[in-house]
Amino acid sequence: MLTQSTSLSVSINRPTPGAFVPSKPFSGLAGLAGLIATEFTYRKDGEIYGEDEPAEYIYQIVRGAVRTYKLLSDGRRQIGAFHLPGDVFGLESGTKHRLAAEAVIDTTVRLVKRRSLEQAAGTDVQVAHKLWTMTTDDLKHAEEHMLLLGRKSAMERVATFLLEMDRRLAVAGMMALPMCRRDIGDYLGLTLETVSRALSQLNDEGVLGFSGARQIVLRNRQRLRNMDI
Amino acid sequence: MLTQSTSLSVSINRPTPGAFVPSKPFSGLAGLAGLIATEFTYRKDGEIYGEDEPAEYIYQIVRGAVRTYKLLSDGRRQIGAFHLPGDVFGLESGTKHRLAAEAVIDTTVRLVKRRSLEQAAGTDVQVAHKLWTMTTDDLKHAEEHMLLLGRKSAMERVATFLLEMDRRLAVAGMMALPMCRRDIGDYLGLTLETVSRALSQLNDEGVLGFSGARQIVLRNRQRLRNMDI
DNA sequence: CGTCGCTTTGATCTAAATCAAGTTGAGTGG
DNA sequence: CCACTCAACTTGATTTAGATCAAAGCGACG
Repeated sequence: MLTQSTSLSVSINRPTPGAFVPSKPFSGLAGLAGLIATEFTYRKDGEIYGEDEPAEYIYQIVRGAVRTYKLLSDGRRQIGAFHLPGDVFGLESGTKHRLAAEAVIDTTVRLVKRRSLEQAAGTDVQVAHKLWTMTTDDLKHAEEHMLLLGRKSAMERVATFLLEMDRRLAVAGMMALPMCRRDIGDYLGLTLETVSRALSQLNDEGVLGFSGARQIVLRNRQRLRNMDI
Repeated sequence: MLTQSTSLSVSINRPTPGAFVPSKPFSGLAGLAGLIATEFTYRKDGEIYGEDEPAEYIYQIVRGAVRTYKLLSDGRRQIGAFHLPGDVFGLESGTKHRLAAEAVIDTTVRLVKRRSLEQAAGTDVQVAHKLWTMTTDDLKHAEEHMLLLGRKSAMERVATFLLEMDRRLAVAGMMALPMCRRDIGDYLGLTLETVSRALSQLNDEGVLGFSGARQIVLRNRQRLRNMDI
Protein backbone atom coordinates (compact mmCIF):
# COMPACT_ATOMS: atom_id res chain seq x y z
CA MET A 1 0.00 0.00 0.00
CA LEU A 2 1.20 3.44 -0.86
CA THR A 3 0.40 4.89 2.53
CA GLN A 4 2.97 2.84 4.43
CA SER A 5 6.22 4.37 5.68
CA THR A 6 9.55 2.56 5.57
CA SER A 7 11.31 1.81 8.79
CA LEU A 8 14.07 4.24 7.83
CA SER A 9 11.80 7.19 7.40
CA VAL A 10 10.33 9.61 9.85
CA SER A 11 6.85 10.84 9.28
CA ILE A 12 6.37 14.39 10.46
CA ASN A 13 5.35 17.21 8.25
CA ARG A 14 8.67 19.00 7.93
CA PRO A 15 12.14 17.65 7.34
CA THR A 16 14.59 18.38 10.14
CA PRO A 17 17.77 17.53 8.27
CA GLY A 18 20.41 15.78 10.26
CA ALA A 19 18.05 13.28 11.79
CA PHE A 20 17.80 11.18 8.64
CA VAL A 21 19.43 8.23 7.11
CA PRO A 22 21.35 8.82 3.88
CA SER A 23 19.95 6.99 0.88
CA LYS A 24 20.83 6.21 -2.72
CA PRO A 25 22.03 8.94 -5.09
CA PHE A 26 19.20 10.78 -6.89
CA SER A 27 18.27 8.64 -9.83
CA GLY A 28 18.38 10.55 -13.08
CA LEU A 29 21.34 12.40 -11.74
CA ALA A 30 22.84 9.20 -10.42
CA GLY A 31 26.49 8.83 -11.19
CA LEU A 32 26.68 12.40 -12.45
CA ALA A 33 27.33 13.81 -9.04
CA GLY A 34 27.89 11.93 -5.80
CA LEU A 35 25.03 13.63 -4.05
CA ILE A 36 23.67 12.34 -0.79
CA ALA A 37 19.93 11.98 -0.69
CA THR A 38 17.89 11.81 2.48
CA GLU A 39 14.62 9.94 2.64
CA PHE A 40 11.58 11.48 4.23
CA THR A 41 7.88 10.71 4.52
CA TYR A 42 4.99 13.16 4.54
CA ARG A 43 1.49 12.30 5.66
CA LYS A 44 -1.53 12.75 3.40
CA ASP A 45 -2.20 16.48 2.86
CA GLY A 46 1.04 17.42 4.58
CA GLU A 47 2.72 20.58 3.35
CA ILE A 48 6.11 19.93 1.76
CA TYR A 49 6.87 23.57 1.09
CA GLY A 50 4.88 26.77 0.63
CA GLU A 51 4.80 29.23 -2.25
CA ASP A 52 7.66 31.74 -2.06
CA GLU A 53 9.48 29.72 0.58
CA PRO A 54 13.26 29.42 0.21
CA ALA A 55 14.07 26.50 -2.09
CA GLU A 56 16.43 24.56 0.14
CA TYR A 57 15.84 21.10 -1.29
CA ILE A 58 15.01 19.29 -4.50
CA TYR A 59 12.75 16.27 -4.21
CA GLN A 60 12.21 12.96 -5.92
CA ILE A 61 9.20 10.82 -5.16
CA VAL A 62 9.91 7.29 -3.98
CA ARG A 63 6.25 6.40 -3.45
CA GLY A 64 3.08 8.41 -3.11
CA ALA A 65 1.93 11.51 -5.00
CA VAL A 66 2.43 15.26 -4.71
CA ARG A 67 0.47 18.24 -6.00
CA THR A 68 2.18 21.56 -6.73
CA TYR A 69 -0.14 24.55 -6.89
CA LYS A 70 -0.70 28.27 -6.73
CA LEU A 71 -3.44 30.04 -4.79
CA LEU A 72 -5.32 33.27 -5.34
CA SER A 73 -5.97 35.39 -2.26
CA ASP A 74 -9.55 34.15 -1.96
CA GLY A 75 -8.52 30.49 -1.97
CA ARG A 76 -9.03 29.59 -5.61
CA ARG A 77 -6.36 27.05 -6.43
CA GLN A 78 -4.64 25.98 -9.62
CA ILE A 79 -2.71 22.74 -9.44
CA GLY A 80 0.14 22.96 -11.92
CA ALA A 81 1.16 19.33 -11.82
CA PHE A 82 0.81 16.01 -10.07
CA HIS A 83 4.10 14.31 -9.28
CA LEU A 84 4.30 10.53 -9.12
CA PRO A 85 6.99 8.00 -8.15
CA GLY A 86 10.25 8.76 -9.92
CA ASP A 87 9.33 12.38 -10.62
CA VAL A 88 11.52 15.24 -9.48
CA PHE A 89 9.87 18.40 -8.19
CA GLY A 90 10.89 21.55 -6.37
CA LEU A 91 13.72 22.22 -8.81
CA GLU A 92 14.37 25.96 -9.02
CA SER A 93 17.14 28.06 -10.49
CA GLY A 94 16.13 30.92 -8.21
CA THR A 95 16.09 30.84 -4.44
CA LYS A 96 12.34 30.46 -3.93
CA HIS A 97 9.65 27.90 -4.70
CA ARG A 98 7.19 29.38 -7.18
CA LEU A 99 4.47 26.87 -6.30
CA ALA A 100 3.54 25.20 -3.05
CA ALA A 101 3.76 21.42 -2.68
CA GLU A 102 1.62 19.01 -0.66
CA ALA A 103 1.42 15.25 -0.35
CA VAL A 104 -1.76 13.94 -2.00
CA ILE A 105 -1.44 10.70 -0.03
CA ASP A 106 1.25 9.49 2.37
CA THR A 107 4.41 10.09 0.37
CA THR A 108 8.07 9.24 0.67
CA VAL A 109 10.60 11.46 -1.05
CA ARG A 110 14.34 11.59 -1.42
CA LEU A 111 15.76 15.05 -1.01
CA VAL A 112 19.05 16.67 -1.89
CA LYS A 113 20.22 20.15 -1.01
CA ARG A 114 19.68 22.59 -3.85
CA ARG A 115 23.03 24.20 -3.18
CA SER A 116 24.94 20.98 -3.60
CA LEU A 117 23.18 20.27 -6.86
CA GLU A 118 23.88 23.80 -8.12
CA GLN A 119 27.47 23.39 -7.06
CA ALA A 120 27.72 20.15 -9.01
CA ALA A 121 26.19 21.91 -12.01
CA GLY A 122 28.82 24.64 -11.70
CA THR A 123 31.64 22.19 -12.34
CA ASP A 124 29.96 19.46 -14.35
CA VAL A 125 28.28 20.33 -17.64
CA GLN A 126 26.47 16.99 -17.65
CA VAL A 127 24.73 17.88 -14.41
CA ALA A 128 24.00 21.35 -15.76
CA HIS A 129 22.51 19.83 -18.89
CA LYS A 130 20.38 17.44 -16.88
CA LEU A 131 18.98 20.32 -14.80
CA TRP A 132 18.13 22.12 -18.01
CA THR A 133 16.33 19.19 -19.62
CA MET A 134 14.36 18.51 -16.44
CA THR A 135 13.19 22.12 -16.48
CA THR A 136 12.39 21.86 -20.20
CA ASP A 137 10.23 18.81 -19.51
CA ASP A 138 8.29 20.80 -16.91
CA LEU A 139 7.90 23.65 -19.38
CA LYS A 140 6.59 21.30 -22.06
CA HIS A 141 3.98 20.02 -19.64
CA ALA A 142 2.99 23.55 -18.66
CA GLU A 143 2.61 24.58 -22.31
CA GLU A 144 0.33 21.65 -23.02
CA HIS A 145 -1.62 22.43 -19.89
CA MET A 146 -2.10 26.07 -20.90
CA LEU A 147 -3.73 24.81 -24.11
CA LEU A 148 -6.00 22.58 -22.05
CA LEU A 149 -6.94 25.33 -19.58
CA GLY A 150 -7.41 28.03 -22.18
CA ARG A 151 -9.14 26.16 -24.97
CA LYS A 152 -10.46 22.70 -24.17
CA SER A 153 -14.02 21.80 -23.14
CA ALA A 154 -14.71 20.05 -19.84
CA MET A 155 -14.98 16.64 -21.52
CA GLU A 156 -11.78 17.21 -23.50
CA ARG A 157 -9.95 18.17 -20.30
CA VAL A 158 -11.09 15.04 -18.50
CA ALA A 159 -10.15 12.88 -21.50
CA THR A 160 -6.67 14.43 -21.53
CA PHE A 161 -6.34 13.87 -17.80
CA LEU A 162 -7.33 10.22 -18.05
CA LEU A 163 -4.86 9.55 -20.83
CA GLU A 164 -2.10 11.33 -18.88
CA MET A 165 -2.78 9.31 -15.73
CA ASP A 166 -3.18 6.10 -17.72
CA ARG A 167 0.25 6.66 -19.25
CA ARG A 168 1.84 7.55 -15.93
CA LEU A 169 0.30 5.20 -13.44
CA ALA A 170 -1.65 2.39 -15.06
CA VAL A 171 -0.61 -1.10 -13.98
CA ALA A 172 -2.20 -4.01 -15.82
CA GLY A 173 -4.59 -1.67 -17.62
CA MET A 174 -5.97 -0.30 -14.35
CA MET A 175 -5.20 3.01 -12.68
CA ALA A 176 -5.52 3.85 -9.01
CA LEU A 177 -5.94 7.60 -8.82
CA PRO A 178 -4.34 8.98 -5.66
CA MET A 179 -6.22 12.30 -5.83
CA CYS A 180 -9.81 13.31 -5.09
CA ARG A 181 -12.28 14.92 -7.49
CA ARG A 182 -11.54 18.38 -6.12
CA ASP A 183 -7.84 17.96 -6.87
CA ILE A 184 -8.67 16.86 -10.40
CA GLY A 185 -10.94 19.87 -10.81
CA ASP A 186 -8.28 22.24 -9.54
CA TYR A 187 -5.83 20.69 -11.98
CA LEU A 188 -8.22 20.95 -14.93
CA GLY A 189 -9.72 24.35 -14.14
CA LEU A 190 -13.13 22.81 -13.43
CA THR A 191 -15.34 22.16 -10.40
CA LEU A 192 -15.39 18.76 -8.79
CA GLU A 193 -19.03 18.31 -9.90
CA THR A 194 -18.13 18.85 -13.54
CA VAL A 195 -15.31 16.30 -13.26
CA SER A 196 -17.68 13.81 -11.65
CA ARG A 197 -20.33 14.32 -14.35
CA ALA A 198 -17.77 13.85 -17.13
CA LEU A 199 -16.47 10.63 -15.57
CA SER A 200 -20.03 9.33 -15.07
CA GLN A 201 -20.83 10.06 -18.71
CA LEU A 202 -17.71 8.22 -19.88
CA ASN A 203 -18.72 5.32 -17.66
CA ASP A 204 -22.27 5.33 -19.10
CA GLU A 205 -20.81 5.34 -22.62
CA GLY A 206 -18.54 2.39 -21.79
CA VAL A 207 -15.35 4.38 -22.43
CA LEU A 208 -14.17 3.51 -18.94
CA GLY A 209 -15.13 1.36 -16.01
CA PHE A 210 -15.00 1.99 -12.26
CA SER A 211 -14.18 -0.33 -9.43
CA GLY A 212 -14.43 2.27 -6.71
CA ALA A 213 -14.42 5.98 -7.51
CA ARG A 214 -10.64 6.10 -7.89
CA GLN A 215 -10.02 2.74 -9.53
CA ILE A 216 -10.51 3.28 -13.24
CA VAL A 217 -9.94 1.05 -16.23
CA LEU A 218 -9.95 2.61 -19.68
CA ARG A 219 -11.95 0.51 -22.12
CA ASN A 220 -11.66 2.70 -25.20
CA ARG A 221 -8.47 4.74 -25.31
CA GLN A 222 -9.03 5.67 -28.93
CA ARG A 223 -12.32 7.41 -28.11
CA LEU A 224 -10.50 9.38 -25.43
CA ARG A 225 -7.70 10.28 -27.85
CA ASN A 226 -10.28 11.55 -30.33
CA MET A 227 -11.78 13.79 -27.64
CA ASP A 228 -8.35 14.88 -26.56
CA ILE A 229 -6.94 16.42 -29.74
CA MET B 1 8.42 52.88 -36.78
CA LEU B 2 8.48 49.27 -35.79
CA THR B 3 7.49 48.03 -39.23
CA GLN B 4 10.63 49.27 -40.95
CA SER B 5 13.45 46.94 -41.95
CA THR B 6 17.07 47.86 -41.59
CA SER B 7 19.18 48.06 -44.70
CA LEU B 8 21.07 44.97 -43.57
CA SER B 9 18.03 42.77 -43.23
CA VAL B 10 16.09 40.81 -45.77
CA SER B 11 12.36 40.61 -45.38
CA ILE B 12 10.98 37.34 -46.58
CA ASN B 13 9.14 34.87 -44.44
CA ARG B 14 11.82 32.26 -43.99
CA PRO B 15 15.49 32.63 -43.20
CA THR B 16 17.77 31.24 -45.89
CA PRO B 17 20.97 31.20 -43.89
CA GLY B 18 24.07 32.18 -45.73
CA ALA B 19 22.49 35.20 -47.38
CA PHE B 20 22.68 37.28 -44.22
CA VAL B 21 24.98 39.72 -42.60
CA PRO B 22 26.50 38.72 -39.28
CA SER B 23 25.46 40.89 -36.37
CA LYS B 24 26.33 41.47 -32.71
CA PRO B 25 26.66 38.57 -30.27
CA PHE B 26 23.37 37.55 -28.62
CA SER B 27 22.86 39.91 -25.76
CA GLY B 28 22.30 38.09 -22.48
CA LEU B 29 24.72 35.50 -23.67
CA ALA B 30 27.08 38.19 -24.95
CA GLY B 31 30.66 37.58 -24.02
CA LEU B 32 29.84 34.13 -22.71
CA ALA B 33 30.27 32.55 -26.09
CA GLY B 34 31.49 34.19 -29.27
CA LEU B 35 28.37 33.26 -31.18
CA ILE B 36 27.55 34.82 -34.51
CA ALA B 37 24.04 36.15 -34.79
CA THR B 38 22.28 36.82 -38.06
CA GLU B 39 19.62 39.47 -38.36
CA PHE B 40 16.37 38.77 -40.12
CA THR B 41 13.02 40.47 -40.59
CA TYR B 42 9.59 38.86 -40.76
CA ARG B 43 6.50 40.58 -42.08
CA LYS B 44 3.35 40.94 -39.99
CA ASP B 45 1.71 37.53 -39.51
CA GLY B 46 4.69 35.77 -41.06
CA GLU B 47 5.42 32.28 -39.76
CA ILE B 48 8.77 32.07 -38.00
CA TYR B 49 8.51 28.36 -37.31
CA GLY B 50 5.75 25.80 -36.99
CA GLU B 51 4.89 23.46 -34.13
CA ASP B 52 7.01 20.30 -34.19
CA GLU B 53 9.42 21.75 -36.72
CA PRO B 54 13.13 21.07 -36.14
CA ALA B 55 14.55 23.70 -33.78
CA GLU B 56 17.43 24.94 -35.88
CA TYR B 57 17.69 28.44 -34.45
CA ILE B 58 17.20 30.42 -31.28
CA TYR B 59 15.80 33.92 -31.66
CA GLN B 60 16.07 37.28 -29.96
CA ILE B 61 13.76 40.11 -30.88
CA VAL B 62 15.42 43.33 -31.99
CA ARG B 63 12.14 45.14 -32.71
CA GLY B 64 8.58 44.02 -33.21
CA ALA B 65 6.57 41.32 -31.42
CA VAL B 66 6.09 37.58 -31.70
CA ARG B 67 3.35 35.21 -30.53
CA THR B 68 4.10 31.58 -29.74
CA TYR B 69 1.09 29.28 -29.74
CA LYS B 70 -0.40 25.83 -29.96
CA LEU B 71 -3.40 24.82 -32.04
CA LEU B 72 -6.08 22.20 -31.61
CA SER B 73 -7.10 20.28 -34.73
CA ASP B 74 -10.22 22.42 -35.23
CA GLY B 75 -8.28 25.69 -35.13
CA ARG B 76 -8.72 26.69 -31.50
CA ARG B 77 -5.53 28.47 -30.54
CA GLN B 78 -3.76 29.08 -27.25
CA ILE B 79 -1.06 31.72 -27.31
CA GLY B 80 1.51 30.78 -24.67
CA ALA B 81 3.43 34.03 -24.69
CA PHE B 82 4.05 37.31 -26.44
CA HIS B 83 7.71 38.10 -27.04
CA LEU B 84 8.90 41.70 -27.18
CA PRO B 85 12.19 43.45 -27.98
CA GLY B 86 15.05 41.88 -26.03
CA ASP B 87 13.19 38.62 -25.42
CA VAL B 88 14.63 35.29 -26.46
CA PHE B 89 12.27 32.65 -27.87
CA GLY B 90 12.53 29.34 -29.65
CA LEU B 91 14.96 27.98 -27.06
CA GLU B 92 14.62 24.19 -26.84
CA SER B 93 16.68 21.47 -25.25
CA GLY B 94 15.08 18.95 -27.58
CA THR B 95 15.25 19.02 -31.35
CA LYS B 96 11.76 20.35 -32.07
CA HIS B 97 9.79 23.51 -31.41
CA ARG B 98 6.90 22.73 -29.09
CA LEU B 99 4.96 25.84 -30.09
CA ALA B 100 4.67 27.67 -33.38
CA ALA B 101 5.89 31.27 -33.70
CA GLU B 102 4.55 34.14 -35.81
CA ALA B 103 5.35 37.82 -36.10
CA VAL B 104 2.54 39.91 -34.60
CA ILE B 105 3.80 42.94 -36.54
CA ASP B 106 6.83 43.39 -38.79
CA THR B 107 9.60 42.01 -36.62
CA THR B 108 13.37 41.89 -36.73
CA VAL B 109 15.15 39.10 -34.90
CA ARG B 110 18.70 38.00 -34.34
CA LEU B 111 19.19 34.27 -34.69
CA VAL B 112 21.91 31.88 -33.65
CA LYS B 113 22.17 28.22 -34.50
CA ARG B 114 20.86 26.03 -31.70
CA ARG B 115 23.72 23.59 -32.21
CA SER B 116 26.39 26.22 -31.69
CA LEU B 117 24.70 27.39 -28.50
CA GLU B 118 24.39 23.83 -27.22
CA GLN B 119 28.03 23.28 -28.11
CA ALA B 120 29.00 26.36 -26.12
CA ALA B 121 26.91 25.09 -23.21
CA GLY B 122 28.76 21.78 -23.41
CA THR B 123 32.08 23.41 -22.62
CA ASP B 124 31.06 26.51 -20.68
CA VAL B 125 29.04 26.13 -17.48
CA GLN B 126 28.17 29.82 -17.53
CA VAL B 127 26.42 29.39 -20.87
CA ALA B 128 24.76 26.23 -19.58
CA HIS B 129 23.54 28.10 -16.51
CA LYS B 130 22.20 30.95 -18.63
CA LEU B 131 20.21 28.52 -20.79
CA TRP B 132 18.77 27.00 -17.66
CA THR B 133 17.71 30.33 -16.12
CA MET B 134 16.14 31.46 -19.40
CA THR B 135 14.08 28.27 -19.43
CA THR B 136 13.18 28.75 -15.76
CA ASP B 137 11.92 32.25 -16.55
CA ASP B 138 9.67 30.81 -19.25
CA LEU B 139 8.43 28.17 -16.82
CA LYS B 140 7.64 30.80 -14.20
CA HIS B 141 5.57 32.69 -16.75
CA ALA B 142 3.76 29.53 -17.80
CA GLU B 143 2.94 28.66 -14.18
CA GLU B 144 1.45 32.08 -13.57
CA HIS B 145 -0.46 31.82 -16.82
CA MET B 146 -1.92 28.43 -15.84
CA LEU B 147 -3.34 30.08 -12.72
CA LEU B 148 -4.85 32.81 -14.89
CA LEU B 149 -6.32 30.37 -17.42
CA GLY B 150 -7.62 27.92 -14.87
CA ARG B 151 -8.95 30.16 -12.16
CA LYS B 152 -9.29 33.86 -13.00
CA SER B 153 -12.42 35.63 -14.22
CA ALA B 154 -12.47 37.48 -17.53
CA MET B 155 -11.94 40.86 -15.85
CA GLU B 156 -9.10 39.49 -13.72
CA ARG B 157 -7.41 38.08 -16.81
CA VAL B 158 -7.62 41.37 -18.65
CA ALA B 159 -6.31 43.24 -15.59
CA THR B 160 -3.35 40.85 -15.38
CA PHE B 161 -2.70 41.28 -19.09
CA LEU B 162 -2.72 45.07 -18.86
CA LEU B 163 -0.30 45.08 -15.94
CA GLU B 164 2.00 42.66 -17.77
CA MET B 165 2.03 44.75 -20.93
CA ASP B 166 2.38 47.96 -18.94
CA ARG B 167 5.45 46.55 -17.25
CA ARG B 168 6.94 45.25 -20.47
CA LEU B 169 6.19 47.92 -23.03
CA ALA B 170 4.94 51.14 -21.50
CA VAL B 171 6.91 54.24 -22.49
CA ALA B 172 6.03 57.46 -20.71
CA GLY B 173 3.02 55.84 -19.06
CA MET B 174 1.51 54.84 -22.42
CA MET B 175 1.48 51.44 -24.05
CA ALA B 176 1.14 50.67 -27.74
CA LEU B 177 -0.22 47.16 -27.99
CA PRO B 178 1.12 45.40 -31.07
CA MET B 179 -1.56 42.67 -31.03
CA CYS B 180 -5.23 42.62 -31.96
CA ARG B 181 -8.16 41.72 -29.69
CA ARG B 182 -8.27 38.18 -31.06
CA ASP B 183 -4.63 37.63 -30.11
CA ILE B 184 -5.33 38.94 -26.62
CA GLY B 185 -8.33 36.63 -26.36
CA ASP B 186 -6.30 33.63 -27.49
CA TYR B 187 -3.66 34.52 -24.91
CA LEU B 188 -6.19 34.91 -22.09
CA GLY B 189 -8.48 31.99 -23.00
CA LEU B 190 -11.33 34.37 -23.88
CA THR B 191 -13.12 35.54 -27.02
CA LEU B 192 -12.20 38.84 -28.61
CA GLU B 193 -15.64 40.22 -27.69
CA THR B 194 -15.13 39.48 -24.02
CA VAL B 195 -11.74 41.21 -24.11
CA SER B 196 -13.29 44.21 -25.82
CA ARG B 197 -16.10 44.42 -23.29
CA ALA B 198 -13.68 44.24 -20.36
CA LEU B 199 -11.51 47.00 -21.82
CA SER B 200 -14.58 49.17 -22.49
CA GLN B 201 -15.73 48.68 -18.92
CA LEU B 202 -12.31 49.67 -17.56
CA ASN B 203 -12.42 52.71 -19.82
CA ASP B 204 -15.91 53.63 -18.56
CA GLU B 205 -14.70 53.26 -14.97
CA GLY B 206 -11.72 55.52 -15.66
CA VAL B 207 -9.18 52.79 -14.86
CA LEU B 208 -7.64 53.30 -18.29
CA GLY B 209 -7.85 55.60 -21.26
CA PHE B 210 -7.69 54.95 -24.99
CA SER B 211 -6.16 56.97 -27.76
CA GLY B 212 -6.92 54.50 -30.50
CA ALA B 213 -7.92 50.93 -29.73
CA ARG B 214 -4.33 49.83 -29.15
CA GLN B 215 -2.93 52.91 -27.46
CA ILE B 216 -3.74 52.56 -23.79
CA VAL B 217 -2.78 54.57 -20.76
CA LEU B 218 -3.37 53.10 -17.31
CA ARG B 219 -4.87 55.67 -14.97
CA ASN B 220 -5.32 53.49 -11.90
CA ARG B 221 -2.78 50.69 -11.63
CA GLN B 222 -3.76 49.97 -8.05
CA ARG B 223 -7.33 49.14 -9.05
CA LEU B 224 -5.93 46.74 -11.64
CA ARG B 225 -3.60 45.17 -9.09
CA ASN B 226 -6.54 44.62 -6.74
CA MET B 227 -8.41 42.81 -9.52
CA ASP B 228 -5.31 40.88 -10.42
CA ILE B 229 -4.29 39.25 -7.13
C1' DC C 1 -13.03 59.02 -50.25
C1' DG C 2 -14.21 54.23 -50.51
C1' DT C 3 -13.00 49.81 -48.75
C1' DC C 4 -11.87 46.42 -45.59
C1' DG C 5 -10.22 44.73 -41.34
C1' DC C 6 -10.59 45.69 -36.57
C1' DT C 7 -13.30 46.98 -32.79
C1' DT C 8 -17.40 47.86 -30.24
C1' DT C 9 -21.89 46.96 -28.75
C1' DG C 10 -26.27 44.44 -28.44
C1' DA C 11 -29.22 40.16 -28.14
C1' DT C 12 -29.41 35.51 -27.22
C1' DC C 13 -27.66 31.04 -25.98
C1' DT C 14 -25.18 27.54 -23.43
C1' DA C 15 -21.54 25.09 -20.95
C1' DA C 16 -20.14 24.97 -16.71
C1' DA C 17 -20.75 26.90 -12.03
C1' DT C 18 -23.40 26.99 -8.12
C1' DC C 19 -26.63 25.37 -4.89
C1' DA C 20 -28.68 21.38 -2.88
C1' DA C 21 -29.74 16.72 -1.70
C1' DG C 22 -28.80 12.00 -1.55
C1' DT C 23 -25.56 7.93 -1.84
C1' DT C 24 -21.46 5.36 -1.12
C1' DG C 25 -17.79 3.46 1.15
C1' DA C 26 -13.57 3.57 3.86
C1' DG C 27 -12.11 3.93 8.39
C1' DT C 28 -13.23 3.82 13.57
C1' DG C 29 -14.69 2.40 17.69
C1' DG C 30 -17.75 -0.42 20.27
C1' DC D 1 -17.42 -8.29 13.20
C1' DC D 2 -20.73 -4.93 12.75
C1' DA D 3 -22.65 -0.45 13.05
C1' DC D 4 -21.68 4.23 12.82
C1' DT D 5 -19.62 8.33 10.97
C1' DC D 6 -17.91 11.46 7.91
C1' DA D 7 -15.68 12.73 3.89
C1' DA D 8 -15.95 11.85 -0.90
C1' DC D 9 -18.72 11.26 -4.63
C1' DT D 10 -22.85 11.45 -7.51
C1' DT D 11 -26.85 13.46 -9.28
C1' DG D 12 -30.44 16.99 -9.88
C1' DA D 13 -32.16 21.89 -10.27
C1' DT D 14 -31.07 26.42 -11.19
C1' DT D 15 -28.11 30.29 -12.23
C1' DT D 16 -24.69 32.82 -14.66
C1' DA D 17 -20.39 34.27 -16.91
C1' DG D 18 -18.83 34.17 -21.02
C1' DA D 19 -19.62 32.40 -25.82
C1' DT D 20 -21.96 32.98 -29.91
C1' DC D 21 -24.47 35.36 -33.32
C1' DA D 22 -25.35 39.74 -35.40
C1' DA D 23 -24.88 44.47 -36.72
C1' DA D 24 -22.97 48.87 -36.54
C1' DG D 25 -18.87 52.19 -35.97
C1' DC D 26 -14.10 53.55 -36.91
C1' DG D 27 -10.01 54.34 -38.85
C1' DA D 28 -6.00 53.30 -41.60
C1' DC D 29 -4.67 52.74 -46.18
C1' DG D 30 -4.76 52.47 -51.11
